[in-house]
Amino acid sequence: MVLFTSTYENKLDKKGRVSVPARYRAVLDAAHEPLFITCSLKNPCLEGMPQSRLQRIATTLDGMDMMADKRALLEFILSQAQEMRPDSEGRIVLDDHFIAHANLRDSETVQFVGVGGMFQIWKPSEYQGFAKNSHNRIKGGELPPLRLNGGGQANNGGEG
Amino acid sequence: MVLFTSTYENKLDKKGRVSVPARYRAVLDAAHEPLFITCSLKNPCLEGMPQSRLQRIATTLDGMDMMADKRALLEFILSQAQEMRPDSEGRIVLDDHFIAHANLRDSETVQFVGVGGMFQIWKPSEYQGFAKNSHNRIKGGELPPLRLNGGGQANNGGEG
DNA sequence: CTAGATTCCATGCTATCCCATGTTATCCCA
DNA sequence: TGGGATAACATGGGATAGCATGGAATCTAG
Repeated sequence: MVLFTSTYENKLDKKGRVSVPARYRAVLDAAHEPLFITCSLKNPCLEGMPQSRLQRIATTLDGMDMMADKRALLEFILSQAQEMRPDSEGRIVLDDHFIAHANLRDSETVQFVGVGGMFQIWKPSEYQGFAKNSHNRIKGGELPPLRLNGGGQANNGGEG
Repeated sequence: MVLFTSTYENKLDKKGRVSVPARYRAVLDAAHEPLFITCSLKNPCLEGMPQSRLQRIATTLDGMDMMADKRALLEFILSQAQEMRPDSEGRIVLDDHFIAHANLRDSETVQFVGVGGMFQIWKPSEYQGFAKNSHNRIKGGELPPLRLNGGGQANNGGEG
């Protein structure tokens, strides 16, 4: 199972190259999973994920009604994804489309953020604002109900 | 398993030749799958897919009621399909029929769009509008429920 | 013999690979 | 526990091979 955590800030050179954090590469290697990058649908950032995650979208698409209008939406997601094969130094190249989506045009560095099954790539300054906002909402008690899936053992009956 | 992603815009020369993106060829080669092109039922574009996908359509057809109206749709797909054998440079030739279906008559380039189990071939200007529409619908919250909980990994076995 | 189609060859561009280097984190031993 | 040795990582730049493309040569059909 794939699990990305922690954050890393790496340089983006003028060729559009950036080193994928070694930990993330190790996670993918251990799972024998190729890396794909896509544009986030929610935020001005990119998302890195193992192939199996995209494969699942493709499988969903495969099972849908061939005439369904919603097919186009899933197809759009897949069309934005690119397989990234890190070079021998562990770097990937972000093309103009990705650079534009994450506002990385004139950013010296990029912020990697591990969020479990995938990781995000942000413009550092924008991520700071995003993270601060999230933190404030948590402190403000603005919490929706949260429940974890699976697992199922050792649970302290806790609060609701 | 076959997974086409990303987009590529390649030139269409006056002989009707166009380079199939190297990545797409690599995907097909890895799966030892011949490439077929057919007309899309839903959109003014072409669809490229591995032979096995057409085989599935044929099998589905075999399992359908002989009198079902839907048969005509699948039969159309099969009747329009042509096996494409890229030349030594990786190019295929689109005949007049395909050119007409995708409105590529006086288009300098064609747009390849990977959508999972197959890829599409569009007139670039038309695809831009189509993609923009999909993007807007997604931003409007029209995404089908995409829950990635479920099963284990969809890993492709090794190869020989 | 001619027209169309297919195969083959040549070329510029660009993405990829490879080597070099500074820096940081890790390990080992005192 | 601290400091130095060592390996891992991130980064920069130059070399190279792959890719997309254009055009010529060869083949086939009528």
